[in-house]
Amino acid sequence: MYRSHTCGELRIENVNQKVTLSGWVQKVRKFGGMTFVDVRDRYGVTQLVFNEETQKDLCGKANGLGREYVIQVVGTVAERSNKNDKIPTGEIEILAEELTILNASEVPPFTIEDKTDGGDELRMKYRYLDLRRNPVRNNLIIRHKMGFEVRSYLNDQDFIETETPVLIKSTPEGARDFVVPSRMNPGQFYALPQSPQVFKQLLMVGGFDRYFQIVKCFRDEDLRADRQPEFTQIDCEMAFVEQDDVLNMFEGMVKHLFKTVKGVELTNAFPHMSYEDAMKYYGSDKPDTRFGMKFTELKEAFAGCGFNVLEDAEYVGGIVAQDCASYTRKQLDALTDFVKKPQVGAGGLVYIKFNEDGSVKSSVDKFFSPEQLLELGEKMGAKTGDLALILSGAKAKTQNALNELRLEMGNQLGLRNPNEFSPLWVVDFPLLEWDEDTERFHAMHHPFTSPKQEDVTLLDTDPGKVRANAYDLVINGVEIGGGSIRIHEDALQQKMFKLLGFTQEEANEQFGFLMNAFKYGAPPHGGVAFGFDRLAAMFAGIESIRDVIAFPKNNAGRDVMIDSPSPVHGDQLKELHIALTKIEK
RNA sequence: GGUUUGGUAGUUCAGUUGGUUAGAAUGUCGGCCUGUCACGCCGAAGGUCGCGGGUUCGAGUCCCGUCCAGACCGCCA
Repeated sequence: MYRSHTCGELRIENVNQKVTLSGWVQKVRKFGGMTFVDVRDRYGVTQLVFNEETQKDLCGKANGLGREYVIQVVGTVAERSNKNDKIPTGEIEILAEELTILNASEVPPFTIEDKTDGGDELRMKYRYLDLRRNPVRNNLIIRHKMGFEVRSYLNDQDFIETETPVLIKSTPEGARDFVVPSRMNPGQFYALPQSPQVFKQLLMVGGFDRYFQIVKCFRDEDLRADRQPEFTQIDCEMAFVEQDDVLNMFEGMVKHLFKTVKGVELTNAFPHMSYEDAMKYYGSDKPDTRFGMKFTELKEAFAGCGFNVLEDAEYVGGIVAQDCASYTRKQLDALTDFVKKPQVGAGGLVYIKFNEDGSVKSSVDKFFSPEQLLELGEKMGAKTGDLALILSGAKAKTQNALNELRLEMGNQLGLRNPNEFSPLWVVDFPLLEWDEDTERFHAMHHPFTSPKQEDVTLLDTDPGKVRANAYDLVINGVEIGGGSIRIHEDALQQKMFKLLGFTQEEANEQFGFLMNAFKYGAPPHGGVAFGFDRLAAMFAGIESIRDVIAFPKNNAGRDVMIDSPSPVHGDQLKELHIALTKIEK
């Protein structure tokens, strides 16, 4: 028996019990004739005591312990004379009687503490040591609980968890595929799924009615703090449903998760906001609605003003930062630099201060009278003491820049509290998006998304105006999930493929199996997929999804611990009939 | 593909206008210490300043290239 108790469970009630503990040495404190050893496992830390006077050899052995040694100790629980109220086991200690070194350890490259001294690179290389740290382990425990509660909720709602294949077929739409060569089929390749999309639809055709899966998906695109090449979705699909059925079901799931995992009761119904309004008022299809600061469109207000930057722009919009009229020149310059960064992309920033004394000061005083500025402030909803910030330029670019500015002001003013959660459904996405490069439409969500019934006639006349039965769940400005009601009729699906520029042959080659299936009685169906990693990161209160993944990859898609990807042996390539071309540097 | 920040002791970082022997903290090792729990005190070891080239009497510091890492833009149906 390696242990009778864990290192986190002994309390004052256990005094005088003989116990056996196993764990890692957190810290050895030599104190003259006595030595204290903190032994740690997943459950906590317990202090061991060795006394040189009464147990010379044992104490000497304890003095030889180093950080991260794996030890087993037999001893008696005793009440401490000096208690430590900072840890749950702080009232007791173990009077050691036997000490076994189960495994020695080299000195670790960083210390295993809550606030580690290791940088990211080191932490990733020695991830197994990083996993011993409380914050990382707690994040993964949150993730575990979430997965458990997802299964519990969906099981209660009669969903069936079904696995779908990982070796599938490459398709041209969407993200770049990860590709796997087939040894038995020379010259042919599998692709790893970007999502189980078509399989879950086929499960609906197969009569499964309610399906879910917590499943790995793969996309070979450039990475970010919130994007990994392999990531996990909570993937769901339901038959005989309309959009509201799906939204209600999964709003329930999200509320269940918040309640059971975070202890947060989200009592109100999640608001629905159209894509159009999201863009108009927030300049983003994933607005952070924890705070206001909505856009005001000002194009007309500046007509004929004489300042061509505002007058000639396709779009002029502004936000009001409350109580910021006291911003200094330096602060305003910093904001100007912020919006002019290439990543934000605005040309400049117009500000108007509505001072406490009733006066007005702006960067465009040359073009406007104070009365005009006050009128403008009224239009924007600015009060005395507020600061208006205005951007102008091409519509999409300027809305995006104003969105970035709004979020930055939200940060500066402390309006983005990580312990506050503001969920909403963004609905009525456009079905199609015009791609300037290829000069054709592509599906905004995916090619199986159904158009709104009332917009179907527009498919022939003005496809760009067609709205889809598509929706995203957004919480605190993060896209947590998205889905749609699917097309379930062969003819409409064919029409979609045609609009997307597929020939009949291409459509058949790529998706013939789906359209065949639709010929045999496909039920109306729809679903949703949630980014499990992002949701877990949000629950853990962190920005990067890497720390809710046990073994993540870096921003170049490398696993620096196992050093992959890596070259393969020539024999392997030969077997796969693969010849490498020279890599150009 | 692009923008940007960084790379100095095991680790986290400082290093001034280009100028003596590159520092601090922490960790490690040794010594002292019987109630510590961020123990304390004394001492020691520890450096290819990412790599290559250039400018200069002289480069951690300036310039060019390159590699690595982070954030972002493009990209991600």
